Amino acid sequence: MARSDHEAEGQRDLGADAAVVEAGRPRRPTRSRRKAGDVAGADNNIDILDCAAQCFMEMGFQGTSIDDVARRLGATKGRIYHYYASKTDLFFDVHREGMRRLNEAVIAVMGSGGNGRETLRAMLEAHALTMLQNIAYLAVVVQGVHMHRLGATTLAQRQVLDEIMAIRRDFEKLFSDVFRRGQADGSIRAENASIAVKGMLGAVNWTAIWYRPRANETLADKQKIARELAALQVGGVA
Amino acid sequence: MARSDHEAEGQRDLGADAAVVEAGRPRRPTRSRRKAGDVAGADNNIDILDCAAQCFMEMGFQGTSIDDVARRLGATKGRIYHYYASKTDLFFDVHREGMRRLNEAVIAVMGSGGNGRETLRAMLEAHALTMLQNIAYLAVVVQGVHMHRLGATTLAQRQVLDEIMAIRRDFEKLFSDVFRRGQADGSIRAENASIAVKGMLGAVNWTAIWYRPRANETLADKQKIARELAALQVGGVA
DNA sequence: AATTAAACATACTACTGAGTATGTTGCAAT
DNA sequence: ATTGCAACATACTCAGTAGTATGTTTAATT
Repeated sequence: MARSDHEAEGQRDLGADAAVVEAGRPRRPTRSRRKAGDVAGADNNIDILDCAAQCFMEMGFQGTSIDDVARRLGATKGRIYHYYASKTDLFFDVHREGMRRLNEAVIAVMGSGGNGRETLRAMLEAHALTMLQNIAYLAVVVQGVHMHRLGATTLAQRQVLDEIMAIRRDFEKLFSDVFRRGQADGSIRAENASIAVKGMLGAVNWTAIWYRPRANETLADKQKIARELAALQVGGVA
Repeated sequence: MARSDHEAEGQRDLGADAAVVEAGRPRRPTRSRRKAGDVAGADNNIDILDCAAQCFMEMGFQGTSIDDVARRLGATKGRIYHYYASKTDLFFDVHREGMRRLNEAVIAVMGSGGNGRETLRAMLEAHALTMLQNIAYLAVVVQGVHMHRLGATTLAQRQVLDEIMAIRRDFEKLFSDVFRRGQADGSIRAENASIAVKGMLGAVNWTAIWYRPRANETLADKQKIARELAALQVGGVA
């Protein structure tokens, strides 16, 4: 799937996702052209995604017009519709990119040993930190969760939607699996895994609502918030 | 504005699917005509609020058209615009009603004695239960939180928005005050009250995203979920 | 040097949806 | 019995917006 540009010098994303439905992709996946002064490796699409994420976060899906995104880009509709077949496809791609970053961050800390409880804590911390560092993308993800209907009229869009929901289910399963591992090794006493996981993820996801980066906020500040949130969810307040 | 706030009794239905639709011809329901001596503004248009809440929950603010709400009502725009000056005002009133029910439920359990931690737990449980019982209204509240811009163009709308945000601030303060009381009486060890409260409220508020009442769900079922959520937020999983 | 296609911009269409203007009906007080 | 008005319904306007059709520029290829 994805923008099949093969020129991904950028260490970022691309291609990693399972190839699924093709919806609203660039028509001809040849190499992107660069103007004379362009910095090599810059993915043009990431600019569109960034601006779209920002707009969607601030004004919601329906509240954002393609012209809004284009204005923020310093461009016009033509540019956006050159890469995305529809507004819905653009939204989906932001959502998918957000989920990709979340998955990446959480999976990265899952193999660090430790019992179920400690692994769960590390996963929550990674989740939280990723939220704080990608607040626009993840705010879009949060929005999209209960927008299962949006305007998914076409078949292709519905397939993309199914794909996204599957990713979300798998993501939640990462946590509930580790939770049960903690129950098995005795490090977790709580019983109802489903409710507990939904609660913990809610506490972390809620940062999409209240958190806005302050000026001069350092990485250490974000890490502190993430660590506290994760610790409280595992250990409680008492 | 031009709205009064005392719509009396709180225990309406639980946001279950509005069976108001009743496909038929322009029906003439019991037209409650105002009798002499009635206070102007004591409107019983709770049906409008219910349908609006349901629509806003399912399709979002921008995604919901006034005609959508009217259709669900089994009426036309005329009826809605007879009571509300604009779509934004309607949204605000749903939001305000949701916050009113939340406040009522939480304050009701605050005087039951007990140390800070136990009071906090009871407040969280009451909060959660109210969410589950009024999921449509509270889903709108959750939506509205980060929609500070919406389309608040008029001065009156901005004032209502300020009022709502003040209510939200006061609501959060209820929790952080009790949290600090718990720190003082030794029943709460966690340090950062701000982060902790935001996390706990997030866990509870997140029910607006995932929770949808199943068929035949009893009050006891909801109470069980609420109790578990509250207990986990206070005591953790370990 | 000419050709080609990607990467946009510009100009337009068609439609949706918020809000309004105006009609209609029934109850209640006169 | 007539009148006044609340409580709607009906029929419009018009601004905003998703999507399209087409023009323009630039860089790589031949």
